[in-house]
Amino acid sequence: MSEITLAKSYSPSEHEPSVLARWSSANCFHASPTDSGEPYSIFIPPPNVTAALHLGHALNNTLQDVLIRVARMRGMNAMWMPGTDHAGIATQSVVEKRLAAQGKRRTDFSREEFVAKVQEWKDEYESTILAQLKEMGASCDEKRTRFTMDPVCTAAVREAFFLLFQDGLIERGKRIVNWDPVSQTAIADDEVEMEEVDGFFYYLRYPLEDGSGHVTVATTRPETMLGDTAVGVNPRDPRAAGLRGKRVRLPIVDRIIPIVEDDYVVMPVALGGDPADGKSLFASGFLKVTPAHDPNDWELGRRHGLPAINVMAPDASMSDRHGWTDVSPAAQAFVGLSREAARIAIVEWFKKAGLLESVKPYRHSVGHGSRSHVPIEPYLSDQWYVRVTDARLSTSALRAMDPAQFDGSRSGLAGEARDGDGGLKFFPTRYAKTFQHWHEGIRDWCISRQLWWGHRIPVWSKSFDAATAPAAGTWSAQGAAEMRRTLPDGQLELFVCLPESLDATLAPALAAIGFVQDADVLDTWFSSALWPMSTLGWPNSGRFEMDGMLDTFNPSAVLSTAREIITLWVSRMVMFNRYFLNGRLPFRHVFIHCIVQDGFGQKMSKSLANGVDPRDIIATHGADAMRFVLTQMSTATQDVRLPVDVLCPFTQESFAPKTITTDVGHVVAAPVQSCPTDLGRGDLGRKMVSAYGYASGSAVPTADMPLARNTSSRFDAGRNFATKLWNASRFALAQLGTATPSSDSPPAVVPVALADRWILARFARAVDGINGSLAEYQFNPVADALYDFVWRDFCDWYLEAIKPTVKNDPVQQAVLRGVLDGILRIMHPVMPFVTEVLWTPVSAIATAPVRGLELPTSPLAATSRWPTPDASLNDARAIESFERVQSLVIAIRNVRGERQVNDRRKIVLHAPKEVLAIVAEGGGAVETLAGIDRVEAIGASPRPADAVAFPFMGSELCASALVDAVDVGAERKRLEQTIVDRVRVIGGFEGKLSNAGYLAKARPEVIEQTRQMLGEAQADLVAARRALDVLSTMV
RNA sequence: GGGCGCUUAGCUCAGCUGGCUAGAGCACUGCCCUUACAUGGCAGGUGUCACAGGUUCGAAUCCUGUAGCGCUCACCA
Repeated sequence: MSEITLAKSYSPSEHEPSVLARWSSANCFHASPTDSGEPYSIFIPPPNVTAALHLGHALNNTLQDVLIRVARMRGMNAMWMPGTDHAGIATQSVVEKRLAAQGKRRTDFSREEFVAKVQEWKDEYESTILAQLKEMGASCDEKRTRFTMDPVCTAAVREAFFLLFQDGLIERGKRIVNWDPVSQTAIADDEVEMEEVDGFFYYLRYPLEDGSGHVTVATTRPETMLGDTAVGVNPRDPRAAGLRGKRVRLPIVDRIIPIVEDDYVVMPVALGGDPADGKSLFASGFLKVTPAHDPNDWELGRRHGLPAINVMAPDASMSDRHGWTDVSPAAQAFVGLSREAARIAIVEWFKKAGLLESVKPYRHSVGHGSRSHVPIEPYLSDQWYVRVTDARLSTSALRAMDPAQFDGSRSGLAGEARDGDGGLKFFPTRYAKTFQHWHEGIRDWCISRQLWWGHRIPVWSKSFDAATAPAAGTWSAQGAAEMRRTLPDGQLELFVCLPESLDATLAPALAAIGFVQDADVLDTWFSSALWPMSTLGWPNSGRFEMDGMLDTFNPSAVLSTAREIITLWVSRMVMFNRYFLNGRLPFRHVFIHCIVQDGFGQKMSKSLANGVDPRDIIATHGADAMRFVLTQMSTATQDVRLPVDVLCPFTQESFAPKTITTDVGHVVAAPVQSCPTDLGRGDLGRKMVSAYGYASGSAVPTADMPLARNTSSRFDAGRNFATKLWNASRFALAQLGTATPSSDSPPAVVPVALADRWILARFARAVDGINGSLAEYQFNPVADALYDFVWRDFCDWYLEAIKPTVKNDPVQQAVLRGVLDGILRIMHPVMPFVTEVLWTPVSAIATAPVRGLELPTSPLAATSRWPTPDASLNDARAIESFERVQSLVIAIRNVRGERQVNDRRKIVLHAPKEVLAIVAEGGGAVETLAGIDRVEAIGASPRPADAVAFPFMGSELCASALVDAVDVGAERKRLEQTIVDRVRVIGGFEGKLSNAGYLAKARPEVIEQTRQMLGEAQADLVAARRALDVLSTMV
């Protein structure tokens, strides 16, 4: 056996690229339907191509990688599908922002030109993202990488849309949508974020037509009054009767509008309104009704047959070109104003006209675009909807839920029992509720987006005079799907939806007779919802050479994602997968991971520049360190705070930055930081620009004042752990360098030494624990179990204990080799790089196998088998015995530590019979670990004058030869402290045991344990008191 | 306003179905550069488990309430 030498410490950057190259050339992450093993698949939540991956992605992908690597090692046919999402609005808006910086707009280009520009952005970030995934060690099936606008995904989108259209689950409707005036598109409910803003309630007087007075309406949005078509009053309002039949002359516009009675209108408290309803405190009892600019007014308008007058353009400026025809000369002055300017101008007008009754400040939440961050305009427009309220979709999603996680009874849910019912489980379970409640209150899903970047809606339309319209079925007979509706002007509007296969033939034919394809694209989530199907070739796997993929890898094992995705994505995948695949689930488990926040509990965001770039952590700490710490941070109940440090560009030291509070109350790094470290090179006090300073533009980096990157010292623990494993392996390899097996296939050894039996038992328990935690998606205990076993058990105890013996003990060498091999395997999913590097030298060592520890060889750690230690290795007696050894060692070290005995000094232990038995049981471990030269039976020889007594498990022990002279005073103090402590503890135990209720009701073994502990504590007390007496005689 | 969480050591967090003297990492103190590792070793101090009630022989753990924080859904009269 040749000597194996490793560098003194592990250098991630030196090894990571070659490890990646080895995995890549072994092609070991590629899975195919014909591979052996039970299928186990995970679909990556495709990251948006808007930006590089952040720490949240790193967390989610690390956890997925842990799962997929373990599955692969268990011999399953493991497939992790990677890819990216085109993220319609988000990507289009970042590109538009970039153009705006050059003074250009989207409309300066043709649709094709603009899409090409977005495509460039996409290409850049897609490759960045895929490279990042690779760098962090994600074992994705790289060859299957998808993008949501790939032809294979597009084919699925086309098919899904066509089928839903054909089945009547897609409809066209004029409704109030959430309109984003910046991106000028409709967005879905869940793309709207509520933000608290300080606004005002304006009380406006509307004169009655007959001149008999006025009514006062209350509004927060006076600018919409131009579109009012009624005033509402509650029929129970005492004033209602007197106003019945009267009409109002709308100021400015001079429109005559009716007063309608509707229960929806909230009455003021003074007139009997419910004070619990916040609105009643501000209500005047009269509601201005603006059907085109308020969803509730729209509904009210429908109930009363009111017209809807849209007074705004798509950019939310006041406009007479989108449905407003009765523009009075007075109103003309407001046309063209922005909604903000119009609000001011209209209030001013009312004031001048004496019609402004009052203004009250009012704090309320207003919907803002999640991308644009401007207030959403409720806007009347024609959009495409998926009728997710249909039982075939929403109820199907509810039926998918595990009955045990369902809140209430599932029995009332419509539909016949189907494959997949009840098969969907959430981890942690409480998130099932989010899923359930979302579907119980679900609303139709607006899927059209007025964007250029995305899947174009495959519908062609044209209006006809009812008399000349083509007969129904004209196009469905040719394989298309059609729909028609009558417009208010009596015209008939025909919609023809084409499957992809008819694009070449029917599309030109439709165009030839004046049909036009819908200009809009689909909501991004429409294609995301199909991700677990589209990436596997649905609906036509043969076309993309993916035979067998869909049936092998769908359903996937688990979807790992963040909370807010439950409604945005999980729901839609469940509904679509079940709808198109006859009830089949897209995944069996949904795992919701925690959110990484900064040290002040704030979300990490670009604007606060409080994020940490995974690439920076990989560069400074290594991918393994990042992965380990992220795994350790993944707790089930709490989001986790990651204090963000600044990496000083001068010293490369990290430090906690000085912070400031922004005017909206965010805590951020001060724009300019100064170097706090003095390395004697004059760096102390040198200035640098923080990430926040750069992002906010409040400080500009220069050569003298460079940009400092964010980092976090939390990742140090991972780096240290990798180094520890590296050095432990290095040591073990040195011990095993001389190992020579007795034959080519030596018989399995059965260890007898306590330390060996103990470490094997601990290993078996560690593996059990890890298996159990993984099954529940509890990652923090996995990391802790690894850390405890490797660092505490293996390094601190086992390696130290076997140092004197291992070189000459082939059985012990076999154990050491076996456990180290096992460690590399169980560590591999979390720390794949360092384990892969160590795998080569460790697997080159030949020793006999250990009975019960089967570890089949493998060229790579990545393809090795997950250990399945035999139950016989879990030796409870070995663990008990070794724990006694540990207690004894700790007691002796404690004495040494207090006296500051040099580690190299060997001492003499004087102990009674029971303790001598423990020492003997340890087989030398006590002597090695506690630095003992000689053990003597207490009383066998006269007690040495320098002996120091200390209690241990009810016995009195002595240590001698500790120091050259005893400090009696210090000794007395120590013993007195021990006595005080023991008395306190004894009091606690006696209290319990003198409690009749405790004796009567507590479990017998608990009582017995208490008695035992009391006995030991009492004996310790006696021993300490006796030692104190002995000490007194010495003075 | 509805729902879901959280509050344990200076910091970041574990503590499952109530029962060892409440733990880990970091930070801190002392000693040690002992031939795997100073990105290290040994030892050590540190907590009215947010607060108030209740259930129980026994509560960090279960129940109720209060306060603070976070997320989420709804609400833009």
